[in-house]
Amino acid sequence: MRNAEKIEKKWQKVWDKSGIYKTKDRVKNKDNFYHLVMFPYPSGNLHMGHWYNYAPADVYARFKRMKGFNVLSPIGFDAFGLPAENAAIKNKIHPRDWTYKNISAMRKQLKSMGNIYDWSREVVSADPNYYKWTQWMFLKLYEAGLAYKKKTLANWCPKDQAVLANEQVIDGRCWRHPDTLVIQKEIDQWMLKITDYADELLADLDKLNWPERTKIMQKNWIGKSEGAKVKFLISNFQFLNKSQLPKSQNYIEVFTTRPDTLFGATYLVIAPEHPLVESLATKEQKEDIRHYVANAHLKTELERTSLEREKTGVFTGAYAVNPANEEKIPIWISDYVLMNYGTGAIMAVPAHDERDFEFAKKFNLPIVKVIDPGREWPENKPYVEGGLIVNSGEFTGVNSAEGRKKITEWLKEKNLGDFSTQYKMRDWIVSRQRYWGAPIPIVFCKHCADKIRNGKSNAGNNEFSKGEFENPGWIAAPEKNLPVRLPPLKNFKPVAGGKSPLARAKNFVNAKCPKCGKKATRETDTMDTFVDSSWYFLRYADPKNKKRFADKKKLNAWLPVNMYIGGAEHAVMHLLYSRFFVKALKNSGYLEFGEPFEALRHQGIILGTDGQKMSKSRGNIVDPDDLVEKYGADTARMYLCFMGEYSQGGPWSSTGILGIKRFLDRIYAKFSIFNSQFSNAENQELQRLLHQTIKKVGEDIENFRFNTAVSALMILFNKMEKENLSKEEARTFLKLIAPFAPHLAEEFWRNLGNKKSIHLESWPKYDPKFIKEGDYDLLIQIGGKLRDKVRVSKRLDRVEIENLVLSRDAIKKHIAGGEIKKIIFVPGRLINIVL
RNA sequence: GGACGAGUGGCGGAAUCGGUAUACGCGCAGCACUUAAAAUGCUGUGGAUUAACAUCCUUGAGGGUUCGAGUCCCUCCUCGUCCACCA
Repeated sequence: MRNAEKIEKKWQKVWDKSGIYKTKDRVKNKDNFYHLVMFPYPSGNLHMGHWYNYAPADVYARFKRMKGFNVLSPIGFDAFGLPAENAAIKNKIHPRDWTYKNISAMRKQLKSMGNIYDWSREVVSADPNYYKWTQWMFLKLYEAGLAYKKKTLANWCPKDQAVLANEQVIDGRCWRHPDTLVIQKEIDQWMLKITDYADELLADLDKLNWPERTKIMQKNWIGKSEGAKVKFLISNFQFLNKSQLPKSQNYIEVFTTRPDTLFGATYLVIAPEHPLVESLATKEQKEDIRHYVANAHLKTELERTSLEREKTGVFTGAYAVNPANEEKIPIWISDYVLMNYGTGAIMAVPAHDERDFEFAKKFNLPIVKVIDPGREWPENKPYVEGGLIVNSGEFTGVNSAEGRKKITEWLKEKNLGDFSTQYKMRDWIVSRQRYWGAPIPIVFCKHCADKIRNGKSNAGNNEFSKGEFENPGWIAAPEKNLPVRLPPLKNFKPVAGGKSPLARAKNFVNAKCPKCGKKATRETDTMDTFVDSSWYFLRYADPKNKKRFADKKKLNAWLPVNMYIGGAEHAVMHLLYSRFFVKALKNSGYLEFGEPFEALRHQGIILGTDGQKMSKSRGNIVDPDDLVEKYGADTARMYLCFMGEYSQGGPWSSTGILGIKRFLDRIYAKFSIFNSQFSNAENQELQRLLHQTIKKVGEDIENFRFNTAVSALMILFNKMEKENLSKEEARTFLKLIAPFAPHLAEEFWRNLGNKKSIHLESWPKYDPKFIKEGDYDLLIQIGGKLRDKVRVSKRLDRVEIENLVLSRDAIKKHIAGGEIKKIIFVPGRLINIVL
């Protein structure tokens, strides 16, 4: 079918011209359906993964449209990002030119798929009309006190003098300099307080129609732990360097999820970055500690988190008092305790925690058992589960769960502790020391900084926003100055000292403070591209709006997204950030809904024919452009649907796609000849199959079972092919196949004399009488084994069936000699005689 | 190490609430068409025993629940994905 391409081109042009896929904003229509696929990064080529995401998704969108919904199915480009900058450095082409060249190539490829996209709503995140609103969003978060600047540890390449993204760190080394170890360096970065929303992000997961796995991944990422904070008084306080201790800070606070094991805490451990490290060091230990802490900083991320690594640590010389039993216990420093979780300090209970156990063994620290497992103690291992509390004074005999509560309450009474909840999730670093991103629209003004620091402006007087007040000197650009445009630049290499290439643009950096008019310097960091993609789904509702990121009415008409389809690799970051954005914007009064994506589905991964991930080095890449040229888009679309479970993916088969090609060729052949020869007679058997298929295909698409939907269409056509069809039967079949093979369906639909597109038709309705009535094969089992079957009407009742079955010779033969104990009858399916 | 998911013909994969295991497609074999091949069409295609009718076996391994288990429960093996010193 070499003319598949011709037919496809022809109809794509007609659809484009007649604008049948332009979506009207029906502000009050309840039948609006917002169907969204994750917008692609314009890398230059549409690959199989894109097709697998977009083609079956389009089947779903087309189906929804035929079911009567006003479907919005937009597309755009996630156009900022590192690859453009790397291409710029390598090929001496401006990132903008590289990006837009790729976009126009990919737009063409996307159009060859024959999707339902409304191109008039296309959004490109690198466009100033778009990133103006990305900047605006950032400022709204800043205003609300959800953005702040803070020193954080980042991957640092000493050779490049530059910050590296996690994916640029390979085996603990810089990707450009494999001989250079990456270290952790403190860098001033803009952060978003996603942790403020931890509880809400966790709780609202229950409301979402998302894959369970994805919800679990988000849950684990948020990582809520309930436990207690406990204060341990420092015992040899008088010997320590008190001048460096904060006032009244004569204790170390730890977080534990196991307060029930408090009596078994035989030492404390603080992180090397803990603020009390200096103060706790006794004279004798000072040198060792300095050495250890310096070393910990030099360690690569890889080394510090490697599991195989033996525990290391150093004694501070200081002691603390276990509040439970007044025992004096040593305070240690070790990098197995993380500064950015909990309080940066732990109470170590080696008898009941694996890490503490390992540490205690290595440094010969005491191990005290306070939980009775109620069975044999594991050999040379800690016992980490719950049990009966022992050796614990008044709490002896209480079980773990109860003990946690009781001991915490007891601590609370003595003012030595309280219940506490901790999260693994950290705030989101959105600063990037890079060129090709949306500039962070903020300036630093020393004058304003002094004013705030000297208390000359108060929090309540409206002169400064909450964010500005909390980050003295960092003044937001006024809305009317947005977008803060990327300056033209020729050199895109990072600036030494870890600054963005933007620092080279003097005209850009030098600015006037919008508050006081004095000299100020502009922030040169750009935003993480995840910021761009955290709100793009809002823009599609009203992509050309100049006054607002989107009109309120239009937002309410379309959002939240009714069905979102894309890769599982975004299960945490993109999907979590988007949820955070929507919640924060809702809180500030800009949105009226609290979740961006009501329903979510993931496509699987298409592997090469060898079952391996497709990659250039393996040479197993299948190029969708070749498929379109060789077989046509309809065949490619349908094969992707047919391959297997949508969420599973699987290996590509170059012979498998031939099956679909043959199938479509047969349809082509059948429909090409019978224009003039319709049957008038109704074929009951065909009618029954046709109606069952309408039901089956509809339900399958609704449940993302595209593979079985295609199989049902094949079964139907295998029968139709041999029959003389009526015109109505032909029409119905074309409608059923229209979402899968939109071009082919359109071609023959018009050949049947229809003036309007098949894609404006509605999904056929099935007649329930064809489902309920008729005959079926009743299975006859004896003792659960299939022995016979008989074709019976669905109208027969149990007694009639039993009589019929028991009178059959084959059954009599099997029953002979036995006694019937029980007869199980499953209507519409089987009868089982138990002897 | 942890969390989650999956193991079904030669291959991709079907199988509703526990109710015909192997739908649909690929591949393979035979036949037809053809000088021939390709394409296309028709027929067959899990295994064992049998001339045949039939009978038995079979969903990673082993056990259990049930009239009946690919599906539910327990133990184990293998693979995949994500997370990873989070106290």
